[in-house]
Amino acid sequence: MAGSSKAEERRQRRGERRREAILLSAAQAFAAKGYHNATTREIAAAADLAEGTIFNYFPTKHDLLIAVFEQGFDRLRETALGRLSPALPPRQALSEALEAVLAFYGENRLFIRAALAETWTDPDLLQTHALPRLQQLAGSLEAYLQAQIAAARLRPLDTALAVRLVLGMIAALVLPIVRGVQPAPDPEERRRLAENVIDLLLSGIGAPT
Amino acid sequence: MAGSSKAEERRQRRGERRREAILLSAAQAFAAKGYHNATTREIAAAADLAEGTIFNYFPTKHDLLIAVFEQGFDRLRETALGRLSPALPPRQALSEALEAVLAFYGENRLFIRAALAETWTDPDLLQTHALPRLQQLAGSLEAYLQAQIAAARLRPLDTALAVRLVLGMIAALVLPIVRGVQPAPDPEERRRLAENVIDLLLSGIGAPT
Amino acid sequence: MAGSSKAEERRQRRGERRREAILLSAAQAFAAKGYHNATTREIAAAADLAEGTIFNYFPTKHDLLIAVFEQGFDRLRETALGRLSPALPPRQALSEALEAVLAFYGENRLFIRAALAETWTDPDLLQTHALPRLQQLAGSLEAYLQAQIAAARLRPLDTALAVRLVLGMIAALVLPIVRGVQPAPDPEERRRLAENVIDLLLSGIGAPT
Amino acid sequence: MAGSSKAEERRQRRGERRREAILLSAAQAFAAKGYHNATTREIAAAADLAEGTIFNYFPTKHDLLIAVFEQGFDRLRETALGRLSPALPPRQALSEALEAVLAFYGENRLFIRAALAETWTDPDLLQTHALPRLQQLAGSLEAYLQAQIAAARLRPLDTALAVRLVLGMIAALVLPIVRGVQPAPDPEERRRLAENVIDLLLSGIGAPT
DNA sequence: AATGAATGAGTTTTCATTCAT
DNA sequence: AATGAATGAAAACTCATTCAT
Repeated sequence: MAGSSKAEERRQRRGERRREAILLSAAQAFAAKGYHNATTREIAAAADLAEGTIFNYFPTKHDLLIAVFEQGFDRLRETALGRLSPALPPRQALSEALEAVLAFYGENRLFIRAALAETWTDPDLLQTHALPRLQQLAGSLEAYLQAQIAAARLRPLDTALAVRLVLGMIAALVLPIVRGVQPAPDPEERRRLAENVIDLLLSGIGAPT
Repeated sequence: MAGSSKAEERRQRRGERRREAILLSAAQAFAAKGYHNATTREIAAAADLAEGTIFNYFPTKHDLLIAVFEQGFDRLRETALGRLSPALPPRQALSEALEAVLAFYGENRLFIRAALAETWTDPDLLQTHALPRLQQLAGSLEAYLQAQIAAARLRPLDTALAVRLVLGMIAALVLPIVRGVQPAPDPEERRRLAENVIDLLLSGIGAPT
Repeated sequence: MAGSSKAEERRQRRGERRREAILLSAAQAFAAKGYHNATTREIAAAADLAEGTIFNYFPTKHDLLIAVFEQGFDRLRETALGRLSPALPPRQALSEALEAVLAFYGENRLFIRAALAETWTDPDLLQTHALPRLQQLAGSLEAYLQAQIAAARLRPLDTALAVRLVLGMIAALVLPIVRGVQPAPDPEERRRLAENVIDLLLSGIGAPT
Repeated sequence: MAGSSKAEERRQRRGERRREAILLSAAQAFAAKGYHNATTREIAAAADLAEGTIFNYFPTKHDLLIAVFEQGFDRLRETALGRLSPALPPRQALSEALEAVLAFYGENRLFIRAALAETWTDPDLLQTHALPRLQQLAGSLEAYLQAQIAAARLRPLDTALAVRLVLGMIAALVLPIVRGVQPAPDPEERRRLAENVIDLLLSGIGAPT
């Protein structure tokens, strides 16, 4: 064991690197042309590998999709929830978290777009991979809202519904960027956007009575 | 020519009916398995027609997709905008419109889902068919908001941003239903849901100062 | 019988006219795009008829081809052989016949081209329709040559071979025109061409000893 | 890279052999049934390969046709022009060249026939592949004639026209063989045929004055 | 006799996956 | 472990022909 450990390690690291390279090529290809129109040949070529090699790392093209999806979503979650510190006033915490999410999407457009597209049509991806992760995210956000309500920093409300609406608002901001319909905002604009959105969310659009 | 009008008419009506049948079968197939996984053979079989017959009505499979999309979206627009009467107080008007939209989605799940799915990957569908329609919808909604602000029934705000957020909120309510993750709400529930959402939208989630 | 004869005749004449119209459209379509790429739909449209009507006149598309072929070839034979009067000196008779053939091909390019193209691939067309007609033509030409040899107006030679070479020479003149590679010559040019060719044929290209 | 040269080479050779096998199967199929009636499935089966494999070597069926054509024509040109040595007296040189061409056609019937057939209907094949090659051939032949005229071994004449007639005569000899209407002549017959034809060409069919 | 919608067999081409080297 | 040629199932689309009207 110890004898071959160094070569073993090196080989393993190389394997990791290849896996990452394949994943990246796949995400780019999926994002650029959709899962169905992206061919394994292209992905292999982009990763500078032979076509067959891919299947040493991922048993099927669909597994490749799932791996792309998981990587993308997990990165998102870390980004978003990491910023939602309960100590800060909600306006500030939410605003910062939203800003981070906007930045994240700008950078990971490709992953996200590829993952979302397939979630629409692939029931397995939806049920097994997307929904559980989405519910976990929603759960964390709801817990945050409840804590803030308990601390009287938000008014009492249907937190489950509020979480959904917040997620919808985020989607409305982010999808045009992901889809390439709008350019990603620069940092300055991002901050302004986040603050305005959180203001509307906290105060509503109605006239003060 | 005018002489054969009765037989002509009958034939034309039969053509219309067939077209509708094909459109419905296609929407079902697209919704169930996605555009790419739905085969023209299945669609034809579901419409109880020979494979080639479809192509007498729609020159390509893609044209079928576009037709499904247009039908779905155009129905939606009529439903949504028809209810947004500027005379009513915003709370009531918005609430009713939202309710109508919710009802609509419950009924037209298939078309909507099929249409949305492909919009993710098909650039032509997005640019040529989806975006113009979406912008028109957004424009109508923004005009409504501006009118209400002018009438001091809503507070002054960035209407473009507000429209986007509202659309996002609607999406968040509606997508789980369209995607089959949540059951369509019954009328009672629909009304409650719409009122709560509009309340959050108008008053915000923040604590009253 | 006599009672319906007038209407009968009229109907028959209309039938003839239709048949001709279909034949013409077919020849044009075959010539323009080849037999396989020409569709019955196009042919029908060009003849201003419904698709099905064609099949009341010609049982299959292939029969249409054969009819086009026969018409074209038979016209050619009349043209060519009509001019080959044995009384004239060969130089003049051959020259006039060749001139007539050139004129004929210029005018009937479409028919000819369509017919020739299919003869290459369709064994039935070749065996049943093309070869017999070609042999008949060759036979007439050979008889002419033999008569002229007997009259000592041509030198004794292998008439079968000579016929073949003459036909080949004609083909070499005519095919580029038929195929659209060269423009059809005007009458003046036609006469000059015919005379030159016949001169070469009669005197050979070799230097006089 | 250079290290794997042996396996690499072997693979490459196998690739070459397969390409040839496919080309041969295709020529046979095209010759037997015409381009349109020959299916890629048949061609693959005849080459003992799976249907898809063909497309690893030729991107489309049409490319296969072009390859068949080029191979056929290029072989022909080498054969024909190689024999036309200007030093020999024309009677002998032309006779030998014609004999070689006749032999060639007997052996390469399939390729030639397949190539010619499509030239009738495929404008691209005609313009891009057939005409340039044909003109090159005609050019070489015309240069030969002019040289012989300058040397007073042929009488002064319209060389362009003569070339066309010669090519037509060759075609008349060769096509029946290619098309399978006549059997290929044996060597003895071939020589006799060539000599007779060249005799007629040089001396003409007219009676000596 | 004319119509034209319906038919469905048949075609080329793609591409995930396998496997001998 | 990497390669890439071979595989063959499947898919969209065409079009001669039929037949109810």
